[in-house]
Amino acid sequence: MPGGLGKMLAGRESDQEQSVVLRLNSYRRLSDAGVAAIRAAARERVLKAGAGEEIAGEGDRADTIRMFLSGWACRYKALEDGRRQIVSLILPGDTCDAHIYLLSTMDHSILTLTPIVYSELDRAAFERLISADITVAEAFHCEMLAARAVEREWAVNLGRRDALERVAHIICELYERLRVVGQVDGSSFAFPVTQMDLADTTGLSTVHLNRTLQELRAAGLITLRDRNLTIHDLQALRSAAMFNPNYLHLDQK
Amino acid sequence: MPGGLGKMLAGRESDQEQSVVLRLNSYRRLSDAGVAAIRAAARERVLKAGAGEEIAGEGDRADTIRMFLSGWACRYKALEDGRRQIVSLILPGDTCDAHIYLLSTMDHSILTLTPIVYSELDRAAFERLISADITVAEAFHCEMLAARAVEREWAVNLGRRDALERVAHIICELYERLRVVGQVDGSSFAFPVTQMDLADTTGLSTVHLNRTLQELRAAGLITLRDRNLTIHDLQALRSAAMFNPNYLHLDQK
DNA sequence: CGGCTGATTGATCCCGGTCAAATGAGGTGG
DNA sequence: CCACCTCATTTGACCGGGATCAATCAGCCG
Repeated sequence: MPGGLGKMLAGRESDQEQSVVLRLNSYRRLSDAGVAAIRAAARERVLKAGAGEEIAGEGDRADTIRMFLSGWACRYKALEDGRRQIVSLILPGDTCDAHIYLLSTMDHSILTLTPIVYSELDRAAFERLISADITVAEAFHCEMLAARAVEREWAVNLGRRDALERVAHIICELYERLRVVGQVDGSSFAFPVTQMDLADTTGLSTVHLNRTLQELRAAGLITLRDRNLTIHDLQALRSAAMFNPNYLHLDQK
Repeated sequence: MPGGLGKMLAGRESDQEQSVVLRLNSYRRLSDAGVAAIRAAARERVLKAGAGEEIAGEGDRADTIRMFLSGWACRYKALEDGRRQIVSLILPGDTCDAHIYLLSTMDHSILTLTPIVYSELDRAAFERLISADITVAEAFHCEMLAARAVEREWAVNLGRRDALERVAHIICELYERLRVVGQVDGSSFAFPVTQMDLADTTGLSTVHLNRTLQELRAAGLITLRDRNLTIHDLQALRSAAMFNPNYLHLDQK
């Protein structure tokens, strides 16, 4: 952590911007000025949304950058006949679509999975933010590269892993990503997605997803109850998934 | 095209940098100075590689930006047990991994599928290039955003489309992407990938991929012979794939 | 209490994987 | 020019993971 980060966090436990700072700082050691700039930018235009709200739709004009402060969301694409694929999960601290204003329209939709708090930046605000401090600009670039790497890993998941591996792999990934932003308590974390959502991220039917979860439970690897997930044997879960965390590019520094 | 682009292309038919300029210019109208800067940068360090060469491996230091001038390559990830997923196809004119030097290591490998010519830029050269001209910087950003969108579409392909749709979809995509860089002749284009490669991009077995291709041939949609693919009925192929080209973000301007 | 959403279970089916072999097309050395 | 090898494509037979269809169950809320 940069010299001032600890101090800036002290006494601000409920501080909404914290996850964004933690996340970006995990990619690039942020300067004190950079941290302050991010905090200031994140406080400009804070919005809330309930669960199940589509905050951006395929075809919409793409001109808004969003920093997600709390809650979960996802990107998905729907086919005409109702099939749906979730192509990424958006967690607290994630920033969506830096530089997106260079494209004309959204090619997918963003849907909240829980009630969320996020802050919106328009092009001018975002460009001001990244031009103020080089560590901030680099951190946003890193985040974009890492997000892309995650989406590629999902392609591997969907194309070449069987149901058990897919589900185990996603769980390992979420564990790591949530840990960075302080959302993991021991080996448990809030897991607020429905089985239908999880089926659409793993490319499975809800029925088979349910059976796969039961398999993981029966093997003693996880407990999932009341929207809370506990990993009982991380090593075993990782090896069941053939999980290698390199692609997350955490703790670059 | 910008005022000078036509002129600059004139009389340089065999010009290797042309595809890169065409590609970037399709995202962002490049200034004459920008075109010149790209051409100059692309001539600095030109390399060749044969078919089937791994020009970058998972775990390697990530510090080189590559502009692909001719030939096809792919990114892939291999699992320990030999399963392999191709996560993107790299076509002439594509630039790989702008800003990649911000990450420490490659999380996947790059493999040539045909003999290729490409040019390498180190961090300094790339930063010089994008800081010289705003249209160039924006074009590279656009390309990165579009490449990411393509990777997301592949996740949809792998997760929610059946074999016939997957193969038809990839073919539609390649047709559009190659058209932009002038590699399509009528409704035919060079298609230099083996069925094994195509199986690894569509998440199918070679056997089933072969049968799927035959199905497309039997339906009169395509001919694939001698590494050359012809689309006989683009409308029908598109509707079989439920193909919507929006995600390619071509011709933004 | 009724209605709704999400989780679970059971039975059946089929798409696509696997295994194995045959066919074809270069390429190369004798 | 032919024998032989390798790599890619094709075909056939069989099998199984996961989809589909259909109920049932469990919270939760008004």
